[in-house]
Amino acid sequence: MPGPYKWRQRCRSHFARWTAPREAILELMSRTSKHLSAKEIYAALYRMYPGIGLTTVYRTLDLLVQMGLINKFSIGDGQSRFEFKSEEKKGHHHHIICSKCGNIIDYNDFLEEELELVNETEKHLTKKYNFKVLGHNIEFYGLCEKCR
Amino acid sequence: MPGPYKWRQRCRSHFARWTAPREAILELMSRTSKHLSAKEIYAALYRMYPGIGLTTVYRTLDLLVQMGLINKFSIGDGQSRFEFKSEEKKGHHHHIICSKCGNIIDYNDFLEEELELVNETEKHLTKKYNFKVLGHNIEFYGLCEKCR
DNA sequence: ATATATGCAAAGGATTTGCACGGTT
DNA sequence: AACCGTGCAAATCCTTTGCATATAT
Repeated sequence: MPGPYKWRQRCRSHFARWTAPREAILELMSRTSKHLSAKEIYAALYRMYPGIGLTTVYRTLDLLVQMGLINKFSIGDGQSRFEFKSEEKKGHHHHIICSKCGNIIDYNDFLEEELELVNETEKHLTKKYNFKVLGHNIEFYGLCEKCR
Repeated sequence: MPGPYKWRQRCRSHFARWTAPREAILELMSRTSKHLSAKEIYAALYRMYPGIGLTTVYRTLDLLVQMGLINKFSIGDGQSRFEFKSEEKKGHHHHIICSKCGNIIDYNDFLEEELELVNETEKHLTKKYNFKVLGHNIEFYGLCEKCR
């Protein structure tokens, strides 16, 4: 169990109170590598913790996004998805999304080459449009092994 | 007015009927370079054509997306956005999105370099994950000139 | 004439908000 | 005890669907 206390500590100091729902949500998010929607998180927790409310899931996720502990993103179906940013499992990475089944694969190959391109582009765009670039997002979509 | 009949013809042969709402929606979309939401399109048309319904806007946009005449995408606020794919104004391009005001800039610089990277990555991902890549999406986000 | 397209109203989902209650500190 | 966090219900927002009517062909 490599260093889970880092983010636990960050949470304890960031939140005014440490509660059971927050513990449960963080525990789930930090253990899974899936890209879950709020409803999926709610459903997963409901088994272990029937008292939990969907509202709390949304509110906690919001806080975690603000803290930078999780990413919020969309794959085009009408709901937001969330992924934990653990240092070990995935640092900077991108997604390959199956247009048919919605499955998402994380990849972090080609990061050096990509970084070069991204930096060049960023520099250029900054100069041309006077835009302060803060981040980027690259995704591939198509058909996964099962769906092709 | 360079070649607007190309897509007009495509529409006339693709649609069973050519109607006033469709004319209006296509006219608007083909003339603007903005990235409009369904509601924005509806609002813009409502002035000239008060009888129009939001439902028709949604349905027509759906058809145009299927035909490949417009792109549907999201910038993270809760609504879909649409842009016309005109050959002249923009071919393949990407977006720079202001996180504060939501403004979107199209750019198509660095496409050659990008294409190289994309092709390499695609090849690699196909081999590694047996994923059939059909497309990609690259976006930068940050603060625009006004908001920075 | 006929079948498609429209607009309205209602339904459906995802997400947010108001509020009284419960639990951490 | 104080007050933050919770869960419920209701409200909001975007989008889709059902259906009777209008209209392009």
